[in-house]
Amino acid sequence: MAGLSKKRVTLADVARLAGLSSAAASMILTGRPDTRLSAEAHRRVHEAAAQLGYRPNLAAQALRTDKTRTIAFISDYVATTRYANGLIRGALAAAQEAGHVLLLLETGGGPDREVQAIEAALDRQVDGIIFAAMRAREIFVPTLPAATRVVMLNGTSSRFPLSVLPDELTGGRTAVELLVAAGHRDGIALVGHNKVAEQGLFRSETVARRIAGIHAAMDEHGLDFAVEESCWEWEPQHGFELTRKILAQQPDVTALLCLNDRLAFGAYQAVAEAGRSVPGDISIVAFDNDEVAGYLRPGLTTVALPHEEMGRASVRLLLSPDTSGEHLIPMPVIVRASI
Amino acid sequence: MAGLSKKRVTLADVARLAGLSSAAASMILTGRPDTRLSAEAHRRVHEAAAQLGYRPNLAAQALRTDKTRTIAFISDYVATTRYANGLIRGALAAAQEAGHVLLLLETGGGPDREVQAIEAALDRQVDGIIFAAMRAREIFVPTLPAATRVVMLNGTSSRFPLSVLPDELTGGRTAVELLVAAGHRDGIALVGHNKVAEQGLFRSETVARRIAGIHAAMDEHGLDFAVEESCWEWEPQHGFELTRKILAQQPDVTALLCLNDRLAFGAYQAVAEAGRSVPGDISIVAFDNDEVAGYLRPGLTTVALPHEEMGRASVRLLLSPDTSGEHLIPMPVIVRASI
DNA sequence: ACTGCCTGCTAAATCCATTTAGCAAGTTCG
DNA sequence: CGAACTTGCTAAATGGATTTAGCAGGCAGT
Repeated sequence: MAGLSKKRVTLADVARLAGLSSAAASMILTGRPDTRLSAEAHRRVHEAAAQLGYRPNLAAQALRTDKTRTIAFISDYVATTRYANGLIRGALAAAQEAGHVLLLLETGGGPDREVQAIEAALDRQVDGIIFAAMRAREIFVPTLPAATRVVMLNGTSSRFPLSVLPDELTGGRTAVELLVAAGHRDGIALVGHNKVAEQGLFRSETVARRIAGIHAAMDEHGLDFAVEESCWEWEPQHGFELTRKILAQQPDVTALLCLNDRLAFGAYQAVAEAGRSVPGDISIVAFDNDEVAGYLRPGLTTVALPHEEMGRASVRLLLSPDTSGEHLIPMPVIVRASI
Repeated sequence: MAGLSKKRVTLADVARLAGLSSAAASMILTGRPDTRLSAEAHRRVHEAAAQLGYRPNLAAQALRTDKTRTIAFISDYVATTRYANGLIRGALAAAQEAGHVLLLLETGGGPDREVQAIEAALDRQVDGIIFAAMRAREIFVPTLPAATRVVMLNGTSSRFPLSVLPDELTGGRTAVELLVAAGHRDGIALVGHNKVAEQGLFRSETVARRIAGIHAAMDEHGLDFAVEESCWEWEPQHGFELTRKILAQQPDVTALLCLNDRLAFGAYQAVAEAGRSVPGDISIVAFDNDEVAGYLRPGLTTVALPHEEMGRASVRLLLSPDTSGEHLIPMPVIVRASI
């Protein structure tokens, strides 16, 4: 319709059509407040821009202003953990709402690739960087321009005080409360962690808080676990083995508190194998709200990791003026049928 | 160590330190072939660049050359389907290998957001666009600059002949071959699709091919399904119901060919409920290699969707000089223990 | 009539890398 | 010796938007 020529429409074109200088056009289109340009000029420029379908050249804009409306999302693993998924989706949605865009980078956890990713991001003059850690740890960051905004997502860093984390402490409590509310008191087994075996040894900051929350709630109710079984990996297979052992050795166990859904998945299999039923004989609660949690029969009641909310929060935080603070996102309970 | 000043190092700085013009520095650093600059000049420029830690300003570069080493990955849904995960990971890896970076955009399937996403990508002068469709369909694309490279990932479009798809036809065959090789002939049930009920109605191009492959292989062996049960959604719950029905009505069924892993997941539960065992009484094969496939006991043998490979291929294709063609990625068999 | 102050706008500098046109010195050839 | 190249390099234009400095005209005040 409008400009049939193949060339890009530039600000100069708009200005020409409006009969003004490009300086005027720029000021008007960027909506500067203190300008002294006439209402008539505003009208003409906007009209010309619309007519030509003008879209500013972001490269030129970035060159001049150092702003790109682009946020780098640097994670150590994307698909390895299903966790990243929700984080990304939330971040994507929030970015879109704010008229920004997400540059996705993956480091695989290696410090060299971390440096590469950061440099790639900085080269593109991103407005900020979100570091999404699948396991909380210190990340090595080469000297960043002091102005670069950084948010730690699902992890913390002494260098960057702005972070978004799940509220695991409360989440841990919640799981216990669920069981207690259902009448469980002495027959609760903890699957995945053992206070003694793992003393002082935490796989990650967030899991540490989850466990702390669990113990705090147990203490408050004056309860102790009937058993605590630990393992290093939290996959279905381990949940299966641990639960089999628990059921064999402690026949009076009536509830399993599994530290994640995949352990619970294995637990279901072991409970079925032992000829017992969920939740008739054994109640199960877990954490994360993994995809599998909904597939199990009966559905697994679980304390969810609010990935999507966390992703959203990280972008919003990045774009906010805040400069420090640990933002805890509540972990919602997904009630199904396993208690 | 080097430049302690807070300002960015520019090409001019490098040139100055090397005692040459920035034109010379540019030619040398971009590795132009036909230049007549001396070996000594090359040495000095490289040395200066290294010493200052020079990194070209990509915004300036983009402005001049219209290349950003950035690829837009536009998908309709990211996290809704677990499929996107592998696609993204593969694309990310391939992009990284090629020194490119991925701009992630999501449209949620709406044409308006599709336009928005494309414009956001074009504004950033991406070198190309990958459209990842979770279900194959025509996408609406506003006029793109003719030069923009586009690859369709997991979908096709009449407008863009360059596409990457799983080789579902062969994949479908493979699943049948697996069962036949294990001695199954007459007791095979197809779970998820019914030739008659869904005649001409295909949920997506790729699934259509999967089914075509299955029927082709059955025909070749002169076999027919004992039953075909269909349903519109392929979730565990449906697999459970369909399988329960099949086992009740056709006691001589010895093998289930499930159109995806989640159906198979439900099938396992129904088989267990019926007091039969996998693979002792019933063999099961499925498709996709979903995460759950490995969690099941016994492990589910499945014909995998090569998501990661597809993601890689899409980026490589985008950066290749090819201009058209449907690239089929083989679907590998993941042999576990369900046959 | 002259200084001073708005008002409404523009020229030109700037951000930084790339690329074209072309200069100066040296070499080759007739 | 002069014309014709070659070699090794540089000045300046370019891409497109933003921003600073400042111009011209109108008006008020004295």
